[in-house]
This record gives sequence, C-alpha cells and structure tokens, in this order.
Amino acid sequence: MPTPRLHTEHGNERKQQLLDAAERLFTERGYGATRISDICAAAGVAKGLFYWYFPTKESLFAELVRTMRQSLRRAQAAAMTPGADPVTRIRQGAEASVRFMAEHQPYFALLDVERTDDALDAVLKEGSDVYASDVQRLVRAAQAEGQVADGDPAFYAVGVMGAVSSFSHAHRKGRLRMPIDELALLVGDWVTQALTGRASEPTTARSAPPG
Amino acid sequence: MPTPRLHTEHGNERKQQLLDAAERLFTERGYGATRISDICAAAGVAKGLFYWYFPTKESLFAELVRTMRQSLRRAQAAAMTPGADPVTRIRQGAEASVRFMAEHQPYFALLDVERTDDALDAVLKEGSDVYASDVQRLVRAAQAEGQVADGDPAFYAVGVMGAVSSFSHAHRKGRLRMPIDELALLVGDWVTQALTGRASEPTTARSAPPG
Amino acid sequence: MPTPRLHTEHGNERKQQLLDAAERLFTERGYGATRISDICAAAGVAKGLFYWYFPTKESLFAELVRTMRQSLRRAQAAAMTPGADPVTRIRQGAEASVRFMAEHQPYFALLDVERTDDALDAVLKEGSDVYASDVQRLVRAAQAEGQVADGDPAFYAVGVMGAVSSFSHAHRKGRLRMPIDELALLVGDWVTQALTGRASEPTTARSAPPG
Amino acid sequence: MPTPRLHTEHGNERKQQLLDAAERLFTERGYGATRISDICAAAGVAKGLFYWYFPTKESLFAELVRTMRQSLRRAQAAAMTPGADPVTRIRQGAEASVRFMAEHQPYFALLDVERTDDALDAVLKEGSDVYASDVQRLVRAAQAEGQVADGDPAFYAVGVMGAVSSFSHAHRKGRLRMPIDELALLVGDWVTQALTGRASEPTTARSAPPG
DNA sequence: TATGAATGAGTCTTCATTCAT
DNA sequence: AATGAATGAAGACTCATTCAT
Repeated sequence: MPTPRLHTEHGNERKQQLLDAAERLFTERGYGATRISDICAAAGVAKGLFYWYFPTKESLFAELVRTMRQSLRRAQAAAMTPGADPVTRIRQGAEASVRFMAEHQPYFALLDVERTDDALDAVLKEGSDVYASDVQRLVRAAQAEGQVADGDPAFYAVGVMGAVSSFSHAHRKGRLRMPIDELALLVGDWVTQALTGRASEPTTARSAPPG
Repeated sequence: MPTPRLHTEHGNERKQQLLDAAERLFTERGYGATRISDICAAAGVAKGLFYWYFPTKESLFAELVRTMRQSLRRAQAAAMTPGADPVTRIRQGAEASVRFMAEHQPYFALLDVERTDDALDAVLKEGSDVYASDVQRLVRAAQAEGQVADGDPAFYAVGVMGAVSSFSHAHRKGRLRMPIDELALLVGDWVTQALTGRASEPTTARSAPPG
Repeated sequence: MPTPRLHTEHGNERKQQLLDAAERLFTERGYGATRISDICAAAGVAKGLFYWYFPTKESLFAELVRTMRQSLRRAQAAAMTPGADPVTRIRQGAEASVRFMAEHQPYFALLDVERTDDALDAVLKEGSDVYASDVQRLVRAAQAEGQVADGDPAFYAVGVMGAVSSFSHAHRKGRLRMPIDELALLVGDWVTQALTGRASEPTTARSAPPG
Repeated sequence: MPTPRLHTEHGNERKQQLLDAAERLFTERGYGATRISDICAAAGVAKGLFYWYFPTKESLFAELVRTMRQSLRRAQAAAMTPGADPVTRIRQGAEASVRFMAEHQPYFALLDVERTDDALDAVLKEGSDVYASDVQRLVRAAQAEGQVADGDPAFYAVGVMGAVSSFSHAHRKGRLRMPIDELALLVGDWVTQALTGRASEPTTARSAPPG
C-alpha cells in the first residue's frame, strides 16, 4: 500500500533525483555497498521517501538498468547504417557500444553486481537478450551471404557482446590506456576479424591510416 | 588471534572440508549470499570452528581463489606445446581454459563476486595479471613473426581472456548449448581468427570435420 | 552512520528512556554485564533503535557519566559558601559529594567499570581532573593561610576525593550502616581533621551534638 | 571430572607458571581483557592444560588475590610493633600497605575488576574483611585510651583502608609523583591526623625532618 | 508527499569451556 | 599431564523495510 507512485511534475523530479544519486553511488561503491540511506542522503530527502517512489532497492536498480539500456540501444541503432551489410552493421554496433560504455561508466557498476543474485541477474539478462537477438539476426544474414562461417549464431553473438564488454571493462579499470576512439576502432577490427577472418574497413576514419 | 596453524593431518582435512563446503555454496548461491554458518553447517562443524582455520570469510575466499587459479594455470601450461608457434600456444591455452572453467564452475562464482571490496578485488586481480602477462609475451612473439598485427599487446591479451571468460560464462548460464569440446574448439577458432585474421588448425581433432 | 541528530521532542524523550534504562541496569548488574538488548527491552523499544540514538554502547555510557558528573559538580558548587575559608569550602564540597553519591548510586556503578578500555578510561578520568584542580586550588589557598601543612596539593586532593569515594562506596555496599546525613558530617570531620589536624565546625547542624 | 589437580613438583611449577603469566597480563590489560588463551600462550602451554590446574578463569583470579593478600597481611603484621600504641600500629600498617602496593602493583589490577560482578566482588571482599576487623580492633583500643573520638570503629576502618588504597591507586596511575617512601610517610600522617586530630611521629625516619 | 522514528531478522565474531587422544 | 581441536551460547551492530503523523 505504501507506493501509489503518483506522477506530478514534482514527483518525477524527485524520483529522478533518487535515480541520479543512486547511479552515482552505485558507480562509486557498487550496488551492495550502497545503502538506501546513502542514496536518500545524497538526494537530500528523508529515508522514508524512498519507498514512495520505489518498492525496493532492487526495483530502483532495475529501473536504472533499463534506462541505461535504452540509451545504449539507441546509440547502437543510430550507429548502424540502414542499408549496410550485416558484418559492417555488427561492427558499427560494437563500436558504438564501446563508446557508449566509456561515456556512461555507471552502466558498468551496474553490471558488476554479484551475478549470483538471481533477481538482479534476471534484470541484467533481460536486456542483453534483446541485443543478443539483434546480433544473431545480423549474423544469420551474414552467414547467408557467406561472410561468416556456419555455426550457432548464438555463439557469435556471445563473442561480439563479450568482446565489447571485456574491452570496455578493461578500459574502465585502467588496464587499457588508449583514447576511446582508438579503442573503438580496434574492437571493431577484432570483432570483424573474429567473425569473418578478414580485416574490414573501419566505420569511421582512423586517425592514422593503417597503410 | 585464534592461532590457526595446522598441526595434524586431521586438521588439514577439516580445513579442506570447510573449503569444499564453501566452494559448493559460493557456486550455488554466491559469495555474498553464503553465510559462515551455512558453510559450517554444510561441513558439519560448529560455527566457532571456522575461526580456528580462517580469520575471516574473506580469507577463505582468497584461499579458494588462489587454489583454483593455480589449477587453471597448470591446465593452461599443460596444454601449451613447448616448441609450438605463439598463436598456437595462445589458442591451446584458451582452449584449456574453457575446458577447465567448464569443469570447475565454482571458479566463476568466485569471479562473480561484486568487486566492491578492495581486498577481494586485489585477490581477484592478482591472478589475472599473471595470465595476462603470459599472453602478452606470446603476442609479442607472434607480432615479431608477423602473425599478429602491430598494436598494444595488452589489447590482445584482454581480447583473449575476455573471450575465454565470456564464452565460458555464457555456457555456464545455459546460453550456449553445445558440448564443451566443441565450444573449446570454436573459442580457439574465434581467438585465432581475431588475432591473425586467418583460420587455424584446431589443437585437437574436431569431432565433426568442418568440411 | 545512522544519523542520530534528535529533531523532535519525542526523540529526546526516547533517548532519555534509553539513558534511564541503561542507568538502572548498569547500577544493578554493571556495565559489562548489561547487554544492549537488555537496555532496549527495559526501555521497551526494538534493539535496532538503540543505534538511532547512540553509535555504540560506550557512547551511551560516556553520556551518562558526563551528565552525572555535571550534576555532582553543581551539587558541590551549590554547597560551597562563596566567601568561606578554603578548608570549610573543601569540607562543604566533600559533604555535598557524599550526599549526592548516596542519592545517585548509579554513579558508582559507572565508576566501577573495569578501567581496561582506554576510551572509557578517558571519559572517566576527564571529570575527576576537574574536581581535583578545584580542590587543589582551595588547598593552596589554605596553605597560604597556614591552615594546611605545606606539601603537594595534589596529595591532599587525592586524599579528599579518595575519602569521599571510599566512604560512599562502603556505605553503598552496606558496610557502613548509618543515616546519610550523619555519614556526611563524619566525612566532613575526617577530611578536615586530616587536612588541618584540628576538628572543625560542621557545615550543618549535627543531629546529636558531639558533646 | 577434568581437574584431579595432582601435586607433583612439576605440577606445582606448571601451576605457578600460569599464575605468574596471569598476574602479569591482568596487570597489563586487566582481568576482563585477558583471555585464557593469552595466559596459556604467555605460560607456554596449550590452552587445554589450563583446566587441569584451574576449574575456571575466576578461580585462578581468586587464588591470585588470596596469595597477594596473604603477602600483604604479612607485610602489615611485620610492620606493626607488637607493644606500640594502637594508633601507631595503625599508622605502621598503613605505611606498610602503601609500600607493599607500590611494589606489587599487580594487586591493583586485581582490584580494578568490575566491582559489579558478584562472584569477583565476593572474592575481593572476603579479604578486606579480615584487615578491616584488624583495624577496627585497634581503633577500639585507641578509643579506649581516648586517642580516637568515639564513633563507629567501622567508619574509621573504612577511612584508613580507603586512604591507603586511594593514595596507592593515584600513585600507580601517575597522579602522584613522589618517591614511595615519602608517600608512605605522608599517608601515615594523613591517617593519623584524621584519626586523632594530632600529628604523630612517623614510623620511619623522614628524609627531611619536618622542622 | 514527506519525515523522522521504529522494527527485527540476520551476520560476523569472540571466548570460556570441553573433549578425544 | 598435555595437546590441539571442537563447541555453542552470546553479543554488538547493520540495514532494508514499515509506520505514525
């Protein structure tokens, strides 16, 4: 009963304040180490108010994840040239993902939650499935054109998504010191080559031509 | 300071019982969700005994991770043919890693711990660095022979390790339904192709020739 | 950090309930033997609420000690006639202390805490120093007037305070069966005589004249 | 059943080792803060052996207290000149007590245990009663001779014992910086004067004659 | 809407004591 | 006598969640 969740202008602002505060704290200290009271303090509201906007801590997390994922998908979609061939589009999506993740590091903090918490894991999985099926569709198209070897498209999807996420993660943790644009191109290369066995033209101009 | 110091054989057995129980529970429910009392109950000992063998929950975790990592490294080392060319060796290591991870799923549970705690994070990082430098060395050798394009070896190392871990993770989570041997080969292909742009001969005989 | 900060009047009442309950229990069973849960039960609140008002058990103790000490000092100050000669004032202070302690037996329970913990010890010492310097000042004045023999004023201060506390303690423990008013006068005599070698006029009328 | 407490030579040595270790640790950290395992470690024996010699931690404490008290009584007895007048003998006993306590500081650590623990308090009280009755007897004799004013002898006994213990305690805690011999004389003065209202000849030669 | 207060199950950890050998 | 291992009852403290106002 405690959460009628009204939607006046002001109400939405308040909710957003909580989301923002949570995003920042999750990024800084992780989900588990962030207390609801911390979030409220950071948002400048009383602890009790939290439950007016969110039924549980987990639900705020889920909302945060969903929001970011939508942005990510938009970024991916915007990067993929409509008519282009499938592999190029996969590459474009991967590059855009890397860039997005570098700019929205919070996204990672979210992904870093303990993956063994079933409920949280479900929230996380929920979205990657969407992207996964995108990639799978493109892989299938590429296979039809002979660009990618036969094999379970799911396998290739995992490879692409895993690469994006591994490289981004390493970059975030400081294990990969290079400009994000360079990283994006290299990841594009890596993915393309892994998929097709051939180097491909990068999506955007390389600062220094490979020549 | 409970003065652990194992004295008898029996003491070591007990310690192992606790480690085993913990490994199982960490795998099933995750590190955070596993209580010390659960571990003791599973091992069939009183709660207080835990502290005879380990000063903290964290220390048991660290010991578990180190042990598994040693096994993983042994598996990798055993798989890499001494005289073989660098890329082949990388591939061999990757395949062995995939196999190892499939057999020792608990390893993942450990890696899935939320990286919030600095101490745990250090334990976790500690080992991946070892493997990373291995791979980097091999990449450098491969670059010297012209098999791998120039570029930061760290980048390639991240790519290899990320692939191993992404594919293994997906397999564990049931998103990749195929025999582990097939998966290992495919990962080998993926990595090789990503590194060199060329398909390579698999390490072990393929069950069904790609024909 | 549970963010105590009392806001409402009601909050202060609750805090006082906890202080009262703790005072009683500390008196009855001692600091070490009193559990936080006991205090909460006695105050009729849930265990968790304790930490809303006090960060630790120790901090409640410190607050209790400081409060009582302020009362004691007030009692002492009120008893000392402003213009009177130093020895008389010391005597007056001692008598007032004895009376205060008899009425506020809890004060003893607090002082009986084992002086092991540095933090607690500091809290305890903190206040006796104030009174000690009071007495020392008066002793110095008395020495200037030739009423008290020369010698380290600190010595006399210890003597006075020790007497007050020893007699009070014995009274509390039932080893001294007499009305508190009589005890106060006797302690006044004892202290005066020890300081000056002469009997003095008591501060207040003696019930039965010594005649 | 676990404590037949045999008494071979060796057995007694072992027991003494434990007592010595405990005495030292109680002095350093207090009773409550000393663990049985600490005592055993300090004595160089296994924890289990403790219970061969003592049924409980408390019983060791009691034994320690009793032993020290016997020494104290011996020191007091030795200091009191057999034929001397009562007040002199009280003074002699007080001086000897102060000296003893300075040399055997552990005694204090024992007295510092939380006085609200009934069992420990009983152990402590047990002995002071003996001394108290000694002093009371002497006070009565002094009253008979007109040296001490009429009044409850118990009151005076408390005064004497309290003085000894307060001054000794202050000295131990560093609040009274003076040679122990000087302190003993001053305490003798203090007590004598408090009892009789007259200064008395000190028991031992004063370094600097009072002039 | 908003707040401060209240709840209580859950967690790690300590330590005197006991036991098997 | 002696040891190392084992026990388990406590106890302090955390924190998501609920409630009265």
